[in-house]
Amino acid sequence: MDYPPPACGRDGLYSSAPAAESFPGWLPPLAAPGAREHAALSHTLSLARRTRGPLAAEALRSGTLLGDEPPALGAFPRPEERSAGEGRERPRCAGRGRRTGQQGCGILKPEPCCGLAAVRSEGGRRVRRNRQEVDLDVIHTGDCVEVLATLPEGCVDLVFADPPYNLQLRGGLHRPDLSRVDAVDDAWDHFGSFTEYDRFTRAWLEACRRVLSPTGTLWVIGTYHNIHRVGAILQDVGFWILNDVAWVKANPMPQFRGVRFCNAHETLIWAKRSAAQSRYTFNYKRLKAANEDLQMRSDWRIPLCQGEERLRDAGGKVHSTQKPEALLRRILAACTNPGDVVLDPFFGSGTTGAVAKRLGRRWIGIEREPRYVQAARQRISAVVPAPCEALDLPEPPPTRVPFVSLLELGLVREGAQLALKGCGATAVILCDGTLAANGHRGSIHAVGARLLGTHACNGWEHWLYVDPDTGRAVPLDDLRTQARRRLGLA
Amino acid sequence: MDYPPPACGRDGLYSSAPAAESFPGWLPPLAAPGAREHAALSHTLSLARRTRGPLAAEALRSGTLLGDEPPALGAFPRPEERSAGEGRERPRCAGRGRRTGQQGCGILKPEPCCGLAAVRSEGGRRVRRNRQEVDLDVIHTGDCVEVLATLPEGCVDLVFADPPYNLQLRGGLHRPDLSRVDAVDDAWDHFGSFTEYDRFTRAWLEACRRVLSPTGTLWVIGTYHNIHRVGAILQDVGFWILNDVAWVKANPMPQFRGVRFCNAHETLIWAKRSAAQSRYTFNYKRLKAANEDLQMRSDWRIPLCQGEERLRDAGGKVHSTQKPEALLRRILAACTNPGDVVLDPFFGSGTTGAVAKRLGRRWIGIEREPRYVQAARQRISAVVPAPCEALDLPEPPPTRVPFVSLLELGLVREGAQLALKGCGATAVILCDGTLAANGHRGSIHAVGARLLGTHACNGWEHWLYVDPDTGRAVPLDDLRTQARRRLGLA
DNA sequence: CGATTCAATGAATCCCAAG
DNA sequence: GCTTGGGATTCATTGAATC
Repeated sequence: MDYPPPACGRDGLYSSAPAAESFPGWLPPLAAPGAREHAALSHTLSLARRTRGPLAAEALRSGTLLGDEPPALGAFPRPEERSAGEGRERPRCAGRGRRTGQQGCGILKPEPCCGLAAVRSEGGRRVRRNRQEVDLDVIHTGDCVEVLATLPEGCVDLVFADPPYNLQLRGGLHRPDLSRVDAVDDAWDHFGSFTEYDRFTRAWLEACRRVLSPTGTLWVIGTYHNIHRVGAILQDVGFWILNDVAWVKANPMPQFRGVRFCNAHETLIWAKRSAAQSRYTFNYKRLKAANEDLQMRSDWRIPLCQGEERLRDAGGKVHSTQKPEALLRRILAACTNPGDVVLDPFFGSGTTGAVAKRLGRRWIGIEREPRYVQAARQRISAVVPAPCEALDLPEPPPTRVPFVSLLELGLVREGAQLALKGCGATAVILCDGTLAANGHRGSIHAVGARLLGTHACNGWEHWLYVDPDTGRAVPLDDLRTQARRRLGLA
Repeated sequence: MDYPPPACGRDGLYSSAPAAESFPGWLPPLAAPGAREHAALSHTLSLARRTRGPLAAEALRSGTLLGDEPPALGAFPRPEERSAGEGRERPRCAGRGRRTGQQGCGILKPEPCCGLAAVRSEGGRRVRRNRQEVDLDVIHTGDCVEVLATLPEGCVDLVFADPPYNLQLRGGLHRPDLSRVDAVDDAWDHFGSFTEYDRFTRAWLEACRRVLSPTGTLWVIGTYHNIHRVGAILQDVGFWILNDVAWVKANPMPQFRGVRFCNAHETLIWAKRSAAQSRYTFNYKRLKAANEDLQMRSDWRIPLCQGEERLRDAGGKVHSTQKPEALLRRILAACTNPGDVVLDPFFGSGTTGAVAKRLGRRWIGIEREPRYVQAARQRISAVVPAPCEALDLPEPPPTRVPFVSLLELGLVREGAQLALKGCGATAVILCDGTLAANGHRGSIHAVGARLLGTHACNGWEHWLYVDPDTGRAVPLDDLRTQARRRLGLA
């Protein structure tokens, strides 16, 4: 069976994306606004531009870009089923737009000074996204499916959803010391049947899928009570699971009756809109750097939400299932960049909004219960955004340097030799920037792979340039670094 | 919404089961076979008896005992939907049967001497279970749904299933050093669509459900590729999830492309046949004792199957997804007792059989691929069963002592006082074994609860007996221990 | 003021035999 | 098949109370 080509992603959207300037239809940035009063305006414009160039926006409006329909229910997407538009997706100008908005960053300290920070404090501001107005940093009171229907397609970079778990608890529970467990018995967690829960689940998942941007992804959290139904339906409506994550609770509530294992974890699912979606935001390198230089695993040990962080009202919990901010922090750090828009269709106590505001992300919350909406508004208004310079602003990817540039810059000479690290094989540099060796001819990568007998080879890392004058061997990658510098790309 | 009454469980089936002699239809054990040559015979008979008394066996055969149909798809089981038979389930004679078979245990060391050990070495032996012959300690070559149809209802105490994950891998994967990852690309893991996988899943789950004994449970392992489909269907066909478990891999394969989180865990689901199933085997106390006296949690850190344990053939893996024995060991230790029958419908390399044999459990394997069957047979034949005395034989529960026995034995005197721990309230012991305090009268539990103002109270733990002669206060529980000893129940 | 003890609590599908 | 009632069952963390 064939499947669509593998998805890709690197830090931000950058490292694997071509230079923003390099594709048609992209608008050059405005002149950088140096003063604070311009920040909001420039940010608005940059957000509008972020979405994609005019061509892409047109495609989006006409439905081809986000038009990758879910596969026929139950059928895996095959290559021929990939939408015409999906493969033509272009990298967004998001980064460029952001950089434009951040030109003044750090100048007017200690006040928040960059475009992001300035706008961040303006909850409820209307911003253009996908040629339609979108309210950001607001909570909509209402049913999430209905509210989502009012939002334009593709206006959201990340969805985090903490839907009702459908716990189906029976009777009260007491601890061995006879104290009563304050259980989840909220009306919003009651469903009449699996079918009813499934219908509800499908509705909000489809609604979320529609508003996700081309590079957006979805997170859902749940327990065994509901997560399998959510996961299966999510696959059915076309989402493609990227990972599941086990939130391992540092301090779970024990099992009081000795009849099961202590329920010490919850499950998160991370998914992209479709198998064919080729790009999504994932800050791999940043996560790794923040994790003792080990890549982030799928098991996250994080404590429950307790203490100061827990919203309380007359001593009681404001919300029975408030999630720890640490969980949202990791998700937003992993899958969004500053300025990205995060939507939470089950906003509850507003953890998503609080973390988004602190991390310089924009947010949209949807919540049915007015008492939660009020508590969340109050909570978020008290959040102090991280200073601009503390945000992990995405950096532009190192621009690609074609090997022929090394010839053009005189860093290597045609006719000179390259030696393969380790194996000692050599090749000759031809004047068009290709190599010749053993009758093979091609790029530094193709010839390297051929000589190594592997399916692929990063030529920059495997070849040594043998200087014809000195005879010294220099890694090709070092010469590329020199080339970058001289081309003003470093 | 109403739900069926809560399920229950304690260590083995014993600690909460009445003495085997106490319920009707039970056959007395044979005279204990003191010599080894009798062991196999007695074990055979005891296994037949284990299943349940004749009455229960009759109910089973006529379909009432295991007849709890799955709920109408999508509807939660309600009390009125409980099958007539479910509530009438009787405790099995299993324990007594086992103990019968173990009479000689420990006498003829160093040879395996008890019935279990003797029979354990006889793979393929036919044993009566539910009035039908069942081959134990054998591998059936064939499709699991077809083979399961040939087994009698309720003949299995535990199912462990490691079904195909439907990985849907695309193209080969190479490590950063260009070496190729030996991925799962077996034909048995290929399905054409989710629908096809779902159909397959429903078929084997229903077949497994039929052969599970009244106290049996099911374990399934999977990853995000398949586990949600399995979990949802499992709920649809009537299983009731008891826990999910995250197998956190100590040494997972890294994520080579930097595009996702390192996939460092797999998910296990533990379920009983129905919400109404009231009893299942769970060795809570043993697990806790083996876990630094902390109750076992739902996250298990266990290394991958590597090194000596990994079956290899001409250097290559015999099976692409061989599971670590540690995983099976924990599952079997948790949810079975020695002599119980474990079935694995996707036997593969036979990890389940190997661990079952080592731990003194009986096993049935089903596997389609002859090459796996052969490898598993060879592997299991080399397994040395744990000596009988190393097995965690279930102990009978402490027999209940009525409070009035303390009066009868003279350990307390009528008219004497009891004092409630902590609160200082007192009660007088009446001659019928009830208490009187503050106008209340009732059992030590009822009066304790009333005085404490709680919904329940374990009188044995909350009352102190004030010796009318010495004035000393003694915990009632200590007197119960004395009573047990003097009644020969300790 | 610091150390120690005690009490509270968190998404929980949380008992089971006798009569 | 229902009710009754005996009696078994918890860990990490936080924050207040006490020493």
